[in-house]
Amino acid sequence: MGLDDRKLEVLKAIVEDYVATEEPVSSRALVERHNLNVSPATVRNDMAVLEEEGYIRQPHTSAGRVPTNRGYRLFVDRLSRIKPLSQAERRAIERFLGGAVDLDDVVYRTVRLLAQLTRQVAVVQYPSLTRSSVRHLELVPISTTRLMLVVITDTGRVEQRIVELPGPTAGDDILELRGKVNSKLGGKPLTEAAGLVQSLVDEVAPLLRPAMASLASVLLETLVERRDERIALAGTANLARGMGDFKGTLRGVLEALEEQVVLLKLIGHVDSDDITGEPRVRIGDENEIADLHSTSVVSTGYGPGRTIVGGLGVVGPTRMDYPGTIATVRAVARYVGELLTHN
Amino acid sequence: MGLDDRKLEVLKAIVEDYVATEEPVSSRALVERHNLNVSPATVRNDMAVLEEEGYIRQPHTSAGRVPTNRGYRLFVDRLSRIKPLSQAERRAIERFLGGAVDLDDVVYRTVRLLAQLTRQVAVVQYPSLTRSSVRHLELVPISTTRLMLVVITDTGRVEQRIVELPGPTAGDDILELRGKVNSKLGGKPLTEAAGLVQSLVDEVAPLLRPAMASLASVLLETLVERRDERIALAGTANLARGMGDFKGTLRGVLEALEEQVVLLKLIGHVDSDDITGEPRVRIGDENEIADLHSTSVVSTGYGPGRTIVGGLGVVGPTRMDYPGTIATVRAVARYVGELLTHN
DNA sequence: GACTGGCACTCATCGTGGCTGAGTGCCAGG
DNA sequence: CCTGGCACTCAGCCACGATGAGTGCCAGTC
Repeated sequence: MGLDDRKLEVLKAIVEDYVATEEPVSSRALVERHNLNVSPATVRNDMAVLEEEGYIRQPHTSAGRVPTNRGYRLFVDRLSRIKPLSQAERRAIERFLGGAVDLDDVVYRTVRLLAQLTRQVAVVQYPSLTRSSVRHLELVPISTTRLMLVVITDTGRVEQRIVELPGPTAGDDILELRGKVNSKLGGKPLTEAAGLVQSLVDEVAPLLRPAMASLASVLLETLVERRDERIALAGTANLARGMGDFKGTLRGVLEALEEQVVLLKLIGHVDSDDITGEPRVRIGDENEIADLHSTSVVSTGYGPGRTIVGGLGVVGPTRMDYPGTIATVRAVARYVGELLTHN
Repeated sequence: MGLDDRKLEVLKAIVEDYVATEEPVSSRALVERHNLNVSPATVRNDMAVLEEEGYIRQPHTSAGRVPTNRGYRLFVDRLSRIKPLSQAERRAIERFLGGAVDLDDVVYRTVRLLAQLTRQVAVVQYPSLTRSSVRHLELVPISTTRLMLVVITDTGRVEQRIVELPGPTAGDDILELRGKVNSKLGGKPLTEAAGLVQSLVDEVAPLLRPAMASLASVLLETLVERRDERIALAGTANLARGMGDFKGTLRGVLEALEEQVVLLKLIGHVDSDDITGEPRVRIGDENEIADLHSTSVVSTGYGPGRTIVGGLGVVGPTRMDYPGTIATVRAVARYVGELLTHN
């Protein structure tokens, strides 16, 4: 039960070595690479205790030790410090993300960058509509009975929908509708705006009500619908590298990563329990998705200022460089947040 | 040299059986499954000739035969007919794609559908900006010195950019700019519109020229830039299934599939040599991308009417069901084209 | 009491050798 | 030109033993 300092030191060394070499680590290798100032035999005794407590295990007799999920957990919680990125790395992030021209580009660059820096699979959720507010609504006539509704949010996101009008409607009338919806909904958070849509119909001239009703129903759908919570993915090629061991699992992991819903559950930061602002780490089966039980997930929320409009993170083998990955995820999320603020 | 009918028949049978069983096919298995009315020995003689000509090969002595790329090529060109989809399949396509609410959704659904129907990796290029024309331009003030430019094309695509104005500009002036650009560029193909941007500056009141100049430069960039040729991908999990043989290659294939540029080269239908309207099939190393030499690509262009605004297709092992895949790709492309026409 | 050297033990890995069966190539005969 | 028969090749499988990495335990030392 009592894990003295040296035993913790041993666990830490095991995790670090295993992550680096991808091979079970032996007592001798440990004392050689880390200066523990004790003999292999002593380390073996410590290992026996650690194994008893469930922090490490042997793949088979006469093999070295490998950390268990529980071991990684202890390592992440108490044995490692997040190592801040070097100045050079920070600059690289800024340079790469700074060149983005629009929101899609920001997301695309972010996900590529994350995948490259962590050498794992990166996942980025597009800024959620529901967290942001309406900047502007635009109505574009397509024909006399159809128009295109464009919703622009303050995170720079744009949604468009076709509206079928009940009858021919003049340009002036459309201008009137346009003014009305903008004055009523402009600047409002989407959730609030959705509530106001209902009242729009009663506030226009009777003749315009049928048209406004059609518009309102499409508008409501656009504001409320969560389907548009899109996800960007990159770095799946890294799976083929890292997961050399569980060949069988690869298929399942790829499948899980293709399901938007699954990914949203994974990195969509809807939770309020991460008030710390630090990335959240889920190791192996701490994760809810069965297909990803052989992986770990490091994720965090991002957004302008203190608000959170989306999530991002990486998925990799449980055997990953946690301190490095956490640092990278955190840094990237912060920088994306800044980008969204200034835009 | 002379490949009589039966030899072709044998090749056809070999391809079909190999695709179905994923195992080298033997002379005996052939005569059992197809009623060739000859003995295995005869088939063996034919096989020897086919091998000499390079259409099939033996993985090793005392194994059955496997088609070579050249064999697949002959099969695709002369031995197979594209089998039309069943009515039920057609309806399934319509039902699934018909539910799309906007352009992003069309692309997303298409790529998922293709992956599912062919059980391979599906690739869909977003409708290219450069092939379509301007439906409407919208200017949305953000502050007195910034506005958001929104370009809406007739394929339903929307691009937005931030424009920094040289100085504070009144709302009326912005309306004027808006009217000007729309009357000048509305309805024009993007390529043509780009040419007209230059002249815009001279056609507004002198006071507005600096503002129009800023707007024009961003507009030009938006119209010309090809960066926005985006790609959607789905079904990578199918790779893990199909490529059981070349485990090593998987990594490379995944990497290639992550490079937008590579994918564009692959399925971007800029070529004019496919006037036939039929899907194009590239088998193994007929393909330019080295990482994909162990795969085949079936691709085609799509668009409203006869015009082509993008490409779509699938990537799979050379050992694939060509007739079925070609039929599916063709049918999906046609239906997407129809969707774009009516929208 | 904590650490260490030594030793016996376990077991994955690797190479060898023999066996089996699938599938072919070839030849002689119809 | 086709067919039955036969010899030949070779991947796949299994059993076997040798090797060596790594451990667990114990008796001895500081």
